[in-house]
This record gives sequence, structure tokens and C-alpha cells, in this order.
Amino acid sequence: MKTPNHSQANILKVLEQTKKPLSAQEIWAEIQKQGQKIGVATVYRNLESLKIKGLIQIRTVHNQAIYSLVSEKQNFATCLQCGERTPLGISLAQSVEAPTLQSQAFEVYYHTLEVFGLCSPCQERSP
Amino acid sequence: MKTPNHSQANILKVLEQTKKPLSAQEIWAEIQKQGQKIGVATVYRNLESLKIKGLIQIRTVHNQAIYSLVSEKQNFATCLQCGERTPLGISLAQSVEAPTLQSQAFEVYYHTLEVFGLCSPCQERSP
DNA sequence: GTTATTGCAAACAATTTGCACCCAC
DNA sequence: GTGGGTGCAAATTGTTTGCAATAAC
Repeated sequence: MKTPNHSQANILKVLEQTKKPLSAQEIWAEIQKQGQKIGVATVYRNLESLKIKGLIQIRTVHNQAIYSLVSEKQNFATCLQCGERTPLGISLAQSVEAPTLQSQAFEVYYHTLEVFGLCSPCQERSP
Repeated sequence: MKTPNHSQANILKVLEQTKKPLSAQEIWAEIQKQGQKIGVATVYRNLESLKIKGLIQIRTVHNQAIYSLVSEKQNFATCLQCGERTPLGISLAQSVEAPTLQSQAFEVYYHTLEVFGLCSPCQERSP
């Protein structure tokens, strides 16, 4: 659990290859499809480890955990109704992170700026 | 589902009273404790409605949805290991929100700035 | 009277856990 | 050999759904 093991490497590889956030089940299916033998439990256990290492991040959509590489875009506009997330072309948190958190001995891995509301289609759907 | 009904009012009241984020089950238990009769399903259904209205927000901790009023602090440092969230004394997103999103016809309800990493106790616990 | 909302219990699905096995070192 | 990592299947638990009864307007 200390050094990145074989399963964790597979998980990271899949996330890099597909280039999009996946659920645990999708990751599991994908690794199997690539010929590797792996159990669901192993996927979950290693996803947890990877999360704590700060390599992947988790968000929840429709009551299902979705995993993605931390290296991907961190700023989104998320629709409360359909869950669609569109990246925002801004990145501004670094400037405040450091000073505020150093004093609290908090070790920053990454950050997220997310805006919630209704996307245009959903606005029309529920007036 | 259009106008705030009785159940939704109860949910909001509980969230205001306890002044802290609660799980659906906790909200359900609390409303019952106050003498109101309500079913779990009703709680879930109305939480969903309140979410879409932008009145409450959801986050997931340990595979459980946690609900809180949107009016509460939106900026946090979250520990990836223990899940502890400490509010940040900053608020900076407004300035970028508006211009970026107006062009996309996205109706903003609220925003969140979250920083992830390890809190000081957890750093010592996992070197 | 018509429509929306509710409670109940059953159904569901994602995630977790216990345990025996196996591999690496 | 020993300890961590694994697969399997069972168990758990939060959440959702169908439906008849009820409340709202």
C-alpha cells in the first residue's frame, strides 16, 4: 500500500487511456477487458489508496462515485439537474491557497473550483 | 414540487436548527424526533427537489450523501484521509463567475472552492 | 374532483468485509 | 516463511421505486 502496486498502476493506466472520469465498476470492467484478472474489491481498495495519495479525485453523480486523475481540469460549472459538467477556463486558487493553509499545517494536494446552477437546456425544461 | 411544501419546510428547518451538514437518515430521524411523521422516501424525494432549486447542496463522505444549506460557508480545506473539512476564510469566485458563465447561458446558484490534501494529524499518521 | 404528495415495504445497486489463498521478498 | 495484496462471494447499507392511501387545492 506504500509503493504503487500492480493494481494501482492498472487503474491509473485506464484513467489515462480513457481520458475521462469513470465509475469503479467501469474501471473494473475496463481492466478486465484488457485481459488482466482483477476483482471488484481490489479496485475499490486501491481507489481508496490512490485517493489518499492525492493522485485521483472522487465526485458523486447520481449516487455513484466517479473517479478521475487529479491532473485533469479542476474548475467546472455543474448543472444541478442533469449533472452535466462543463470546464471553466479559469484557474485562480493558487494565489490564496498557500498563505491561508500554511499557517494551518495543511498539506495541499489539489483544489477545485466549482460553480453550481442550471445549464441552458435544463432552464427551459423547468421554468 | 413547485412551491415549497410541508416536508421541504421541515427539512430546511432541521438543517437550520442543527447548523451542520446532515445525512438523509439523520434528517429523517431528526424530523421524527420532533414529532412529525415522515417516511425516508419522502425525505429523499424532497432533498432532490431542494437540490435542484439550489437551496441545499450535497457532498459525499464515506459513501454517504451529506446535505447542507447553500447559505453556509462554501470554501473548505478537506482532508483526503479523515474527511474533516475546515472552512477557509476566503471568498473570491464571484469576480470570475459572472463573465465566464453569462456567455454560456448558465444560471449560477452558488459556487464552491475546495482544497484537498492532508490535515496535520493525518500527515503524522501516514508518513 | 383532480392532482400532487406521502408512507410503506420491497427492490436495487454500489460498496465493504471476511477469509482463504497466493505472490513477492 | 512471513506479510501484504488479492479474488471471491456474502453481507451491508444508502437510496430508489411501485403502488395504494392521503392530503392539498
